[in-house]
Amino acid sequence: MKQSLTNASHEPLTGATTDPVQRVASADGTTPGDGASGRKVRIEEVARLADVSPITVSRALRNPDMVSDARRARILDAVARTGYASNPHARALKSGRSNLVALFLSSIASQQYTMAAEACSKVLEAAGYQVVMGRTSYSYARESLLIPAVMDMRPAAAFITGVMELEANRNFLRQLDIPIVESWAYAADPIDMLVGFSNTDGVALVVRHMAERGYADVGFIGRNSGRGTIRRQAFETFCGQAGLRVQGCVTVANVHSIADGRVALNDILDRHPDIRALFCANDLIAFGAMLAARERGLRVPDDLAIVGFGDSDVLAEVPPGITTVSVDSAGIGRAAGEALVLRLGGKEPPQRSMLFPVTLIERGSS
Amino acid sequence: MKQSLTNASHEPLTGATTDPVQRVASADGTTPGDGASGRKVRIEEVARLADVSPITVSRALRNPDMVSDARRARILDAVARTGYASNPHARALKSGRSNLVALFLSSIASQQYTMAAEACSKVLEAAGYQVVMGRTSYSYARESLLIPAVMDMRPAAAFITGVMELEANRNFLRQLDIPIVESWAYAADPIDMLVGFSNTDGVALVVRHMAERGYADVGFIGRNSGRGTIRRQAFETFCGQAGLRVQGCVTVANVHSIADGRVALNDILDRHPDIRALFCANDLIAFGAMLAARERGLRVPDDLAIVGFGDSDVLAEVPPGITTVSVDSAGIGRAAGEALVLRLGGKEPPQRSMLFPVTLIERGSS
DNA sequence: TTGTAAGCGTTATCAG
DNA sequence: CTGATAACGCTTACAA
Repeated sequence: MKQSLTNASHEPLTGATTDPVQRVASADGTTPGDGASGRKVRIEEVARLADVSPITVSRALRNPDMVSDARRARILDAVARTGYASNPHARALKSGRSNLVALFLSSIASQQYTMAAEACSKVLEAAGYQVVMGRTSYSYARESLLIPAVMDMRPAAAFITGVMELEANRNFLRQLDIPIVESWAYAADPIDMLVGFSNTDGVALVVRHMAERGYADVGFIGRNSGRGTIRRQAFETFCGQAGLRVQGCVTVANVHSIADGRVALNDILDRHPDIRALFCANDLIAFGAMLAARERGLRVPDDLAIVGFGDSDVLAEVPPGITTVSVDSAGIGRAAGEALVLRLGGKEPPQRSMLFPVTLIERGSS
Repeated sequence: MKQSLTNASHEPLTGATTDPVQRVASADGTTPGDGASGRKVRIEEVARLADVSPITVSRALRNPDMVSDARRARILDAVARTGYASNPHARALKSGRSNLVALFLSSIASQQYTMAAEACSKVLEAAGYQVVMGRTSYSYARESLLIPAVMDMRPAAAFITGVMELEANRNFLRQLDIPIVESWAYAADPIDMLVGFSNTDGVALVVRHMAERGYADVGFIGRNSGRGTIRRQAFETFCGQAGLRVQGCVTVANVHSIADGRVALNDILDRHPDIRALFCANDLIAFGAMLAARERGLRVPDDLAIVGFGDSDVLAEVPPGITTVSVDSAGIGRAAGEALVLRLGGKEPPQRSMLFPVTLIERGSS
């Protein structure tokens, strides 16, 4: 498709700092109409227009069933004409509950969480909720500060990418008695709901794969907390059962970059040169480990096999590919959003605890 | 560092779905104290405890200067003892302004925006603001729906990753009269503030680089709207000036994956087989193009040079590296956050329009 | 510097 | 099914 060069808004390029930002006169199809005209319409004005009392307008909007068809029609018409939108703060103040949904992310820089968050937001926004973000930064201290701050907003529900680990925070959230989804792990007693997968099952797949491929001397790189701990323990247990020798595990504080993986690989191989297969906290770490291994003159997978976790969609397409445990992040987010919306609508989701399957994707690194 | 295997909370692994989620009894250093005890404290209770009127408590918290030192001390003590936090909705209802800051992202799946958003959030949260997210999904229709919805929350300020392109939405935002930062481009008349960089300058660097390397027949892959248009126009203009022949440009709807880049490369080379150097909308596209070029038997950069835009930190570390225009995304986000916080505090930032430098990073792909 | 009174815009409650 | 009334918790305006 040859690009047409017609260009209405072309400004002269000075060669310096003039970017001709494209402006668009009107939306393609969507015209906000009066809604976009700064002035704030109050419920009373709508009521006058529809010749009813304010409370009836409120009911027509919140509990349509409580209002007769005729009036409801008049009211909705008046709402449309005025572009009325109720003041969420007044609503929250009176009802004690807002249209906000809290989204707790360890970091918005992590692919997996971000995909889940995006999918979850999509569902929530479609149902008329707004998303408030909280970045816990993988820190308990920060988590404990953040939770009250966000919860002061009286969110109607919350989605947590992960499992809340501090007992105090769990109790705090439980007391709020709002729909809450924890995720990304299996927990026997979630605060409220759970949309997760079994890290343990994932690790089992990895160990079985390593055993099938005939790797006997193995190692692990991961965080020393939360899911990192779960995975390491599971790894050691399953390796024991399968007769694989865990030569060594190294702990890294950060698992967010290829560089972290490079450092960790050199660390673990310096200590445990016999390792022939390596299980890494995630694909970024695994990829960094692979690069560093090659730099040490090792062939991957011939001299060292590497397996990741989480199936990063970017790295999936970079040859030779990292063998990894695949988890449907977007699916988790979507399911979480749907469960929350159901509960917020007074309905009950099919189950309060959902486990997504994990699968092993074999690629070139093992 | 050999991982110690001591493990208090180790549960037996069934081999199925039991993840021993690590629980932590108390925060490391931070104990929210009464704050975490469900009950909501009202300003009146604090006032009683400090033996002042509610309004004085309010002032001690909002305008400390208006309250005498002695009383302020008593009040702050009472606040600490009760764990009081003012109800943000009541505050917003009365004052007409919340402690929310709206964050408009085209997509939270884009590395660059996400980094800026994270850096911006960090600054805002440190100053006591909460972030509400809006995902515009690169769609005008969605943008027009989203903006009123988010603005109904009476955010105190807004950060837009990009420049608002629809005139109607610009006007709407302008009328709100709150601090707003647009970003990621140069605009002569920002709605309020701008923290950007010159896309045009970035493209100039690319063209100069291509000319220096002796590539005469070039092509472009990008989106056909917004910054995509800016870059294509700049590319064509500068190529004209430098004597490079633009053999062809192709437009892609999505620029979010390596796969999109693969498709685009095959498309453009099928149409314009003479192209020797290619400028791509971003590094993901560039990387996909590189992979596809190799699959066609072309050597990169010998047969085809490839340049990206935006400096993805993941791909930066994947050999041979993509030559790219580097932009300090986190810096932009941080600067945006700081400008907003200053304005929200009644101060004026050094400048309302800031331009970050762009630099070319030469790597193996060209 | 401090307090009093009133009201932000909505919805819960209760009466009709 | 509909409406009057009060109240959600705080802060602006004004008075002391």
